[in-house]
Amino acid sequence: MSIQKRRERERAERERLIVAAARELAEAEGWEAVTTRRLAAEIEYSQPVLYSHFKGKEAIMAAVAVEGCAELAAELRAARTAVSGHREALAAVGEAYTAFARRRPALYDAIFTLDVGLPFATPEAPAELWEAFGELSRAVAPVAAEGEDPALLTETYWAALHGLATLTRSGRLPEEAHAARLALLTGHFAAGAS
Amino acid sequence: MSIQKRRERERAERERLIVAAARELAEAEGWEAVTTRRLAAEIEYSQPVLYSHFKGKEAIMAAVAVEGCAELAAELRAARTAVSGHREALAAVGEAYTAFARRRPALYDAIFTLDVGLPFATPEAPAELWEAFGELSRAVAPVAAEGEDPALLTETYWAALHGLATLTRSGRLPEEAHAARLALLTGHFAAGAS
DNA sequence: CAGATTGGCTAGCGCTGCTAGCATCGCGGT
DNA sequence: ACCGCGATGCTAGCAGCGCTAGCCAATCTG
Repeated sequence: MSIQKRRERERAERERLIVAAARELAEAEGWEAVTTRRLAAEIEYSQPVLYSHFKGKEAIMAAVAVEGCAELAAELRAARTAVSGHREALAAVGEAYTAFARRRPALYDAIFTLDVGLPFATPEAPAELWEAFGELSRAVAPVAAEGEDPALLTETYWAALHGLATLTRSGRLPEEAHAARLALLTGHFAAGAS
Repeated sequence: MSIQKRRERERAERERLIVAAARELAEAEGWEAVTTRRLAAEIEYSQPVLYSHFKGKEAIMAAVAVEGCAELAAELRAARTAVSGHREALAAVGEAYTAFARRRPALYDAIFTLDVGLPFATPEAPAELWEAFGELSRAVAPVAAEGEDPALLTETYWAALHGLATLTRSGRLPEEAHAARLALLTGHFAAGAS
């Protein structure tokens, strides 16, 4: 029996290895450099082994995305709880969000840009994703005006941050004015709050 | 002499054909269906002919993007000039922008999402792009508050629209509440305007 | 100890963007 | 009028992609 247990352990360890290798490669050279061949070489197994763990490349990327999501949630929480005041919290979360997108572009893309078949906005979405959205929500809800749906306002603020992050990173918005744009955004969203 | 002229004409016509075929294919089946082989078959020439007109697939996509940009600019202008009042114009432009993204996803992606080597936010950016941004600007600037940089505010509003458009289209935001989110956004940006 | 089952491998399929090298066609000079 | 030459578009192929069929060995089971 313990032999089977060991096997399972080794198998789980190898799966962890695959995800870690995919993440490292993506963060170092971008997702276009992450091929199943390179990934297989990295973990020192043959290509088909990957397919005994994941349905395909997309599933591997989705696993990396979920991992990154947990980190994003943690960073948002840290930013939010480090300041006091609703406006300050909103600004801090916005700053943390765009900083994450800038510092971990591969993770960010896996979560929010690329199509990896990850369910969103449904109960089947991974808990890490809900947690990250919850952190955004805890920063946005307090600045919601009378009669505004906090969830909708969170979605809107999130979308705005996403737009800033992606357009800036792709070079479509000049990098140097990022802070100023973020300030404008948070200012307009926290217009009537303390 | 007129033979060379005819040749040039035919060549220009063929180039137009390539871009048109790429656009049609992309709009009908998405960019992943646009391969150089299918494109060549569509224009009834061999593959290498494409490379005598464009440096590569990216350049073809960029040409489609510029074309789409002109249409986006026209639609934004139409939306803006069809209503009166600054708030109304801002809302109309926002609606037109997200509608364009939804109705012409392939064009939108070529312009704003995919990396096709198109210069942005520099003098080398194509005139069509500047024109589209100018239309946004004409809608945003009138609602800028005292001391706010209209250009920066335009960029921020644009980024927010881009976020809404991309997240909604990729299924990360539920479609049905799009109008409500757009209303929240424009409301917050036009807070102090007439 | 023989037979069944599992697990990882090699090899290969059909596709991608792109290019080298070869024909053929038509212009310009003698 | 004809011949050489440059331009033009073709066939064929390269290297790499995601993914899978089928084999072979090692392990578990009766």
